[in-house]
Amino acid sequence: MSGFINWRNKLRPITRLTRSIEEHGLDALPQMGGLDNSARGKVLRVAAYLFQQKGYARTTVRELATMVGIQSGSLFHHFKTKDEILIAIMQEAICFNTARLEHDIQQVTGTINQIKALILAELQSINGDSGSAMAVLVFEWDTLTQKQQAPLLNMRDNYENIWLDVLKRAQAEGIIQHSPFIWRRLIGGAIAWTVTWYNPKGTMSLEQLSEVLLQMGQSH
Amino acid sequence: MSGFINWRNKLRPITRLTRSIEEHGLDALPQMGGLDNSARGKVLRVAAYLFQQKGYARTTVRELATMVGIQSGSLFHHFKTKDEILIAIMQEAICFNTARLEHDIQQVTGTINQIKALILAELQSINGDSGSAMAVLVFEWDTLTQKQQAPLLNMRDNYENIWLDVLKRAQAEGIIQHSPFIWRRLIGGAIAWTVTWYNPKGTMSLEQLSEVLLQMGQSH
DNA sequence: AACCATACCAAGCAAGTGCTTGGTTTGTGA
DNA sequence: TCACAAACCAAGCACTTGCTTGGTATGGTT
Repeated sequence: MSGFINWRNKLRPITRLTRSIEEHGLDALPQMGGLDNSARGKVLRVAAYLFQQKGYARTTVRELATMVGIQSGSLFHHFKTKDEILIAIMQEAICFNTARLEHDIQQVTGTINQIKALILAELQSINGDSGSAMAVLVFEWDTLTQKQQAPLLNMRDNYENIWLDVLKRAQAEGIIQHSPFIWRRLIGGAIAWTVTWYNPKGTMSLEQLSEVLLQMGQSH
Repeated sequence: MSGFINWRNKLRPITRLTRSIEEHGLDALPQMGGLDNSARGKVLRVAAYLFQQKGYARTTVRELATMVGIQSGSLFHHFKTKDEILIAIMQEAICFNTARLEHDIQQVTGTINQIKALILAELQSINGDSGSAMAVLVFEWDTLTQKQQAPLLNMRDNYENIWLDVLKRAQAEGIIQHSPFIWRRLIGGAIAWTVTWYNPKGTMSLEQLSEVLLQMGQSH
């Protein structure tokens, strides 16, 4: 069962996180566009980190506040509820990575090159700086109610349409064999799953990985 | 970002689950080997269902007990802790699906056919009767402590070795191009991800899907 | 200097959590 | 028929949860 792949062999913190963000080092936290060093940005970055490491439900507002360096009650000056923090992280993740996708695809010409650019961009979203926010977006999606999901779904369609436009062209040109919809789901799954096993510090680069994925996706 | 694929458009229960297992219908619950109609089996099947739908942390023992049809305290006559229920589900999922994999692979000859059998078996594990238990195994893995994970990891290696034996042979025969390890991770990710989008009642069968995946994996 | 909105703290409330406890029912074998 | 263990109930304990409340610094503007 592919489930077995999802054994993220990261250490689960056994004791409570009581150190501040400074002691952890800011580098370990996601660096995205809207997340500056304001109180709000700081909270979101720490929250993305914690929500990924421990899950949303198991992360307490006290823990989050401690790591930011404020009192738990002070969080609710910046955000109305805990849910709102989660939603804000997801919004940032979508916006940031949609922008990246749009930018990267305009840097190259030719359908195949564009597909490769899309694959690489998505690999970087998931395994790079915005990785923890992306993981939160993916793995905590069901935490939101339908009403909360709705606006994010619109942004998602936006993102997916960038993919589908290129893939429809690829199919017309005979580059890919199957339906763009199915193709996207399968390759997207393979990409998303890298978060459970890929080691950015290992010998294989994301460029190499994107090359393998590209070959898998091509017609034959 | 592939994250977007993981939008499981399943309804999240808004009100608490207060109906019993009978009203829900047993068919909606996973049917695996060790899960008979004993109290223990009943608890595990309902728990697998709830843990998948709402997540482990957001499922309360009261809710679980109500749906089984007993008092919350009575759960702890059968299981020492809530964790123990989760672990039992995961064990059942691994055992059941390892057995299925071993069985299915012996029914066919030839490396390619065996790969296809492996792919199909894993698709069925995830999208069939044992689907919710598999989803729990995958998505709640980080809930366990390292000590709790250890015995399950052994069973996992068992399972993965069945895959790798075939894939090594496939590489020697030139059927697959890349390292069996990487191949397995990518294809396994694509398979695992189907849980987020594949509709068993739709027009595409799992056999058809396994055919697409097989073609993606083959050398060219 | 006076003002004021923003940011924060210290304390705690109401609701819910996993789990325990002491006692009652139920099924089974002698 | 009676003993006994397994299965279950009713109640609640100890603790944690998200969030609120009333008050205090802080930093910029006039």
